[in-house]
Amino acid sequence: MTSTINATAAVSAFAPATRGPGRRPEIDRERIVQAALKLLGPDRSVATLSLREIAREAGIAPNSFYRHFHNVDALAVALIERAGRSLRVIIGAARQRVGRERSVIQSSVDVFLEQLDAEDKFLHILLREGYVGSREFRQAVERQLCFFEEELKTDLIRLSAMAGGRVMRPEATARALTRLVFAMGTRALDMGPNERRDLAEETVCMLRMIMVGALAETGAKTERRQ
Amino acid sequence: MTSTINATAAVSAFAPATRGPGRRPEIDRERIVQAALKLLGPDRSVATLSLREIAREAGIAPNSFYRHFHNVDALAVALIERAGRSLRVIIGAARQRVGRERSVIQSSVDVFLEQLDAEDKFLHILLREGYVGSREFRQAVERQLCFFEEELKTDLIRLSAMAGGRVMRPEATARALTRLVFAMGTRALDMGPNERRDLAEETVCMLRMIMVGALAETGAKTERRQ
DNA sequence: TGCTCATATATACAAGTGTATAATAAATGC
DNA sequence: GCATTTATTATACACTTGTATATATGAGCA
Repeated sequence: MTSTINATAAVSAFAPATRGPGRRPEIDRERIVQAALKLLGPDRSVATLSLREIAREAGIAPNSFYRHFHNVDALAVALIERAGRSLRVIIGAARQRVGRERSVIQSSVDVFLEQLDAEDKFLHILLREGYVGSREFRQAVERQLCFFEEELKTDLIRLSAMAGGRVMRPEATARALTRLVFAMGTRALDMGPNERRDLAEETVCMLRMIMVGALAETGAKTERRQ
Repeated sequence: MTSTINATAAVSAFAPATRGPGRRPEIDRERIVQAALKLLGPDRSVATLSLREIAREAGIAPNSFYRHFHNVDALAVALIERAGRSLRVIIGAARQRVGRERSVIQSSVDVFLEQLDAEDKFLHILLREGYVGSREFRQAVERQLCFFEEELKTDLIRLSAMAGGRVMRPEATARALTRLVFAMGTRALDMGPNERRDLAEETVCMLRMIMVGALAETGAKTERRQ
């Protein structure tokens, strides 16, 4: 069980280089990514996928995998980043369609829950894979969530200013909102439509609590570090 | 790869029965549980443990495992339940030592973070294994979190009544507090002491926001809370 | 035509897995 | 003593895994 890999292959794999001599690639990352996505399901997390299994699904030889990813973890990170990116696009679009703060909460939660049933399993990846696998793996998910928080933070500041209020601790508020939605979304994965409706309502209620707390003036005491 | 198992073995395994004839057991579930716990770590989740690996660590023959658990998933569920139980005891004890609502939040978070470094890895199990593995597996974790929420709910009602206030939606509030603490605790696993301190402060801030929101009469204005 | 690349596959191997089957070990009751 | 019953181990099998090594394929260029 050596852990090193054929050096020449690894090097050439990720520098697409200018089209010089040599056989033209017939396999691209996309093909492998799609195969991996196809294998994911309610009971299969990225961390449980094996290289051979992915290669089989992609219809390529096991070793061909190495020419496109260093290992399965690298593929997982790519999946996570891709999932985060496309999800931010979706949520961002939803946020732009509304103007007032309350609707933002409601519609964001709606969009989020819609994505649970989308045939691309991007949201599943961020939710379920959350905190297993290698350190690198987990940090990739964390990074994506931080992106969400960052965008939400600026939105919070902008919206509350428009409403004449002021969010006490924008980054903490954004984080609370984000983490709670993800936590509740993860629960929703195992639920039927009816339960999900209740969960959505409850989630909106939770988020409103946070917003009320964040906008409250009485935070003077809690604002201070101790 | 057959999935059935020697019937006689499986049956006799979980009916301790009255002491009749036959060799006396030298292996007990505890030994296996301990072995599994020893194998867990920041990069090893219960779901990644193999039967043989656990047996090796426990110093027993692979097949002996079957006499005590149907499979690794069953062991995982046992671990989860045990983790939840002992954690509830710890948190419950911490809650009883304090009287007023503010301190409850602070001290609960403190106890929680303390447990991150405890040598028994019970909290790790509930945090990291959260939502991977089989359905049965996930439901076991969910069940434990619900226990937490239930206990917290009654505490919330009692405490807010004592303070003359009233929690708007106790179960949603309890759930928001619980899930947020678990989400933040999961992040803490990958952090050093300094970062954890900041995270603890931020978490307390978040929880206070929720409490303020939960105690507010309407969604609009806030009620003073000490 | 060959040479030299980049790319993809074939083959092979050591290691690990779950578990069926059979054997061994220790206790009981006769 | 012996048969019976339970607990544990030993052996074996078919299968999967990651990956090292070697080979084949196809493109550009001399």
